[in-house]
Amino acid sequence: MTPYDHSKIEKKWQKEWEKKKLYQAEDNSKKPKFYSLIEFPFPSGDGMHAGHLRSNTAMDIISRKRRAEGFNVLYPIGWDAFGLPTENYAIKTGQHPKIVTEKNTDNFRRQLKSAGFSFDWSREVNTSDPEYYKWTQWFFLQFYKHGLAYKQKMLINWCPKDKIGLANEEVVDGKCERCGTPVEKREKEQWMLAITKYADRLDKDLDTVDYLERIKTQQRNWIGKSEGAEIEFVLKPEKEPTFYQFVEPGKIKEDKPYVERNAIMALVKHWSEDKYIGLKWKKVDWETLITGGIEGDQTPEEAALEEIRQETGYKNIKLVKNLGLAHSKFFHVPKDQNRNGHFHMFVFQLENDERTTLTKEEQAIHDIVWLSEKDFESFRLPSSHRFVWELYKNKGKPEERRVKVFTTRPDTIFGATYLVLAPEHPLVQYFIHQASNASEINEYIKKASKKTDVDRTAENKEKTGVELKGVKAINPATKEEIPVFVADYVLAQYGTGAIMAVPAHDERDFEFAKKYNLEIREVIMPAIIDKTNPPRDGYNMVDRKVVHAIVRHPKTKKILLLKWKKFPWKVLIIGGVEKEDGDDLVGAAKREIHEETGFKNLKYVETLGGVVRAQFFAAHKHENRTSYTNALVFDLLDEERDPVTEEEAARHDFFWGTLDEVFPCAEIGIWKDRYLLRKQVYTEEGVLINSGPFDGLSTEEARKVLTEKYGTQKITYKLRDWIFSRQRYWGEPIPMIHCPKCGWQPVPEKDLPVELPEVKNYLPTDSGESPLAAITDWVNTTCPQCKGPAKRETDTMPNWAGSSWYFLRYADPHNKKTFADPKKLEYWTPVDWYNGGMEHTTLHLLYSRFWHKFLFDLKLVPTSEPYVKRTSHGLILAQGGEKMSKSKGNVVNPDSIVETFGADTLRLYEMFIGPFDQAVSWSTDGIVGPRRFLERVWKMQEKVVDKLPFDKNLESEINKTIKKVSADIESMAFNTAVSALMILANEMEKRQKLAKGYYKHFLKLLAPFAPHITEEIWANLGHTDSIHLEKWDTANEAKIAQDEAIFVVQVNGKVRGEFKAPVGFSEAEATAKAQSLPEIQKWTEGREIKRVIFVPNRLINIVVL
RNA sequence: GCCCGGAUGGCGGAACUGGUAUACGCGCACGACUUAAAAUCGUGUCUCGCAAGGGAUGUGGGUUCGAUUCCCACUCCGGGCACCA
Repeated sequence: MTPYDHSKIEKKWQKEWEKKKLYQAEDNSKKPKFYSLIEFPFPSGDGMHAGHLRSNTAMDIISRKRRAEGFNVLYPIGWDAFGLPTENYAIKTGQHPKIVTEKNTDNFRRQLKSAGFSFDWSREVNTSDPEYYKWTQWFFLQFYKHGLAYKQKMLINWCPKDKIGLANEEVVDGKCERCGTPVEKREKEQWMLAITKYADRLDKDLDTVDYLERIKTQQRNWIGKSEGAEIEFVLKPEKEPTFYQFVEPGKIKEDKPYVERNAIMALVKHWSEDKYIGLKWKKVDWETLITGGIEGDQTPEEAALEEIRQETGYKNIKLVKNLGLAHSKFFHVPKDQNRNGHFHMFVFQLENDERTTLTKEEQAIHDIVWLSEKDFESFRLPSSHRFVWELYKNKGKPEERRVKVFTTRPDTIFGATYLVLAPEHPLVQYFIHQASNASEINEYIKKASKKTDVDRTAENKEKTGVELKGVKAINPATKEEIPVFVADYVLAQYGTGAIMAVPAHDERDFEFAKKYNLEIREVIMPAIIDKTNPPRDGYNMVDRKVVHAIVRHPKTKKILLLKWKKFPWKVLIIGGVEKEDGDDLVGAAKREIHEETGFKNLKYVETLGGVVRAQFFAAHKHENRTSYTNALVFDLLDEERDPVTEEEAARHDFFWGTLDEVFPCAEIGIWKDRYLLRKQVYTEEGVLINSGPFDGLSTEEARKVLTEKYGTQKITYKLRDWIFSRQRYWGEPIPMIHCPKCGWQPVPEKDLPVELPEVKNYLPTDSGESPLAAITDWVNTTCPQCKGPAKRETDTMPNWAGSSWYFLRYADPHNKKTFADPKKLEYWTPVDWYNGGMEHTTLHLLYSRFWHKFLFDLKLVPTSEPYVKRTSHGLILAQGGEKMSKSKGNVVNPDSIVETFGADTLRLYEMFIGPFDQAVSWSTDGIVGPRRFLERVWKMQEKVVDKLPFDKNLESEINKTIKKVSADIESMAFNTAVSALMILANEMEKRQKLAKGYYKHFLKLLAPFAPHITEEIWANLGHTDSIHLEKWDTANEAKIAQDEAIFVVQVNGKVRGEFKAPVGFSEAEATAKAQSLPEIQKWTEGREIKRVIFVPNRLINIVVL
């Protein structure tokens, strides 16, 4: 027998398989297909480490099993080759990222091949290949054409030291990943993809896919769906506003002041977006724009159009509405003209974005303000000067504004005691001019906008804000006027950017209210969980006949709530009632508690909220108390307690809770004939109180009722649109062209791909632009629309772009006409099983699902979900339990393992090391186990003989193992599958000789885990075909069945003996047998048998008295 | 703070649906082979106890004939999110 030479065997078979194209997927096959996928690697310069192979090995085993089961398997591989590490390396070394990538992929490919994975290498893809990213760009154009890609001003992360924009991934704890400098925010225009439009479907469709539950929860959390209501609040200035208005002639009040004319506004509706541009001219006399039909023989409309064209550079302007006449007396009129009549106000629409270039000079004097149409109905424009002017048609009162708030708790509306606007909320700008503390507010807004992420966390989240003095909001439920605050704990991006604050039932509002001394009004009353009485009428109410005493435990500091059933309240909720002469209140209470509970050492601790109104309680008949009653807390000095009789125990009940749980603010809330203890901030469900006609409703009902009454149902999501721009070189160029006349134009599809040009320097520029911006040859191009000079977009796409659809390309990787042949997509997609790291469960998975749904909507892919099943593997950590990283020098290089132990051992060990879904630490010592196992498997060849007599036990073991290994692979319990194989091997080793047939079964089971050694032995056994083409065995249940079983005998639940008996032994037989055993008799002798519990073929438990 | 997951020998871990806790592997100890060592093979290996027995699955309770498994409370560790109304 030759020794097991893994190197020789593995190299030999890898070559052989490649030659025979053993693992190539067939496009035209009658077999059922199986598409198994792993996340394609990013080819880093460090090569792979052992952790990377876990997922690959697992899916390789599954793929091999599926092939054996008769599936046409697609198990592809490729490279997620764009990305920062490569670019950073290029910056450092000056090498072209393409060269670096090539080198790295070669290395990765070699490593993957040496591990013997059954990838179909003919379908390799590379995201940085123009043939590939042509289609990534093409997809982007589809997003753009369907209105899902747009450009927006965004705050981006900016490292002031490196002077570069940072991607979110590069910001760690608010600091630049490379230099540790705190990151600042900078405003920049970024391409966005409107993933939020798919939020609902991304959430809902999770129900239709087979993902691990925790993956689904993570996705759901990220999407952050919350159902609630939008409620309108009226905002009302306290004083008459001091701003100015355009009004219809004849309706002007003479006492209104004049508008200063040095800020003048034209309103132009944007051609594609539902917005108006207000074009503001500084230092230009009003009459150039707010035009009357004055200048010549043109109509007022024509004159206005002409002037706007001249002043703005916009050419295609269409008049939309005539806003009627504005009375001229509100304006200063230039001296040389004496216009005292009326002036027309117009709204114009831009027909398209065509616009002549503005000179720098022009830009300096112009200012552009965007407003939405809804603002326009009755609207004001912010102004850098201290005045505002307003347009409105002919109705609506200028002093009333409405603000929508979003809340998930409309049931608490009666407790809304103030309103908060985010600093960026448009209405803040609107009201700031009327606020008496305008400068304070301005300062606050400025400060809030400068806050970096570090500041926000460093400030320990202490809430800050300023009141909008001079403005009140009206709570639609209570009709009360409540104060309005501007505070940055309200986020502009979420909901409506405004909230109704209910401090009694929201932690954040509570904190804020405490700080600024605002009213805290309780409107929800919790119900004590009453375990003995199940909730009645839908509420967990406390019956007033049940009385509680509150005692604090000396050690645990828990509050013991002692509940007396069938006792009138006065026994415990103490007023100074049952006083004997000379007793004080506390003394009386102590005595009563002692009597009732048996606790002797009671110390009075505190009064709970002073007084409790007695009239809420049924008074003892002979007394007529309508006054106040004290509630008291007592401390136990120690646990000394009189013994409790059974009778006492029966009528007493204990409720444990921590101080915080039960009454941190030491108050007892009472409502109607019920009472309870309440938390300081009670955020849970309960019953409405202080809510007028809605008192007594459960929170759940109230949400429905109050939403209907005061608002509308609304669903919001935490998910934000996908920032799609990166100011980097090594990514797919965004295929857009900006023309000064025509605006943003997509690159025509026939011009794709927009290839990355050669650059000298990969460093991002000082201005935060991508290095591409410096390549003028490339940047300057012609407008696809007007053929005039135009510039290319220099931003590139994020890494997530190419990886959002790579699995589609695998179906047809060499197609030049389209991203993949629809027929092939129809056959191969969706992916049947996708395994990857937990770190990708939010972004990558969500992005690719979104991308796929969009393609589905365009009928480009056959299904709306890309992956049928998604699982995740746990990380492999370094020896000490730390993450493997180059800097720590603890990386396990698979190359050296393959060299010394072999790929088969490595694969086996990766699977055996621990539960697949959990993080495990690598152990260099442990790897010898699988290696020894393989050596024993190898040596078994020596004892193989063609025929042996039937070995019933071994056949049973084999079939058991087939069953176990098959099931374990499906549930990814690879560690126990390997263990089962070891157990079988141990069993086979016990035999002097081994029948070839049995050995073959074993080898076939082992083959997916250790493909090389099994193939070699298979050949040694005389086979000319590959073991990997063999059919997967199925277990023969009949052969697993044993005729004898071991019965465990317990006495009172303790194991006292066992016996062997035929399968199917009856309960009576087993009882008799058990009782005949001396070791059992020892325990049962002289005792009455109360009961016998019998589990067939397993266990018999004799319960004796 | 919130959400998810976890905790079992010296170590990695196993245990179906509540039914003999510690499978499998590592390590360790002893033995065989060897002049010797390595390798290999064999035996043993939770703990207290001479034994009969008892005690152990992070901690404290509960349900049950019986709990690693179910329920309640807590501690620690890992991951995700983080002012999301």
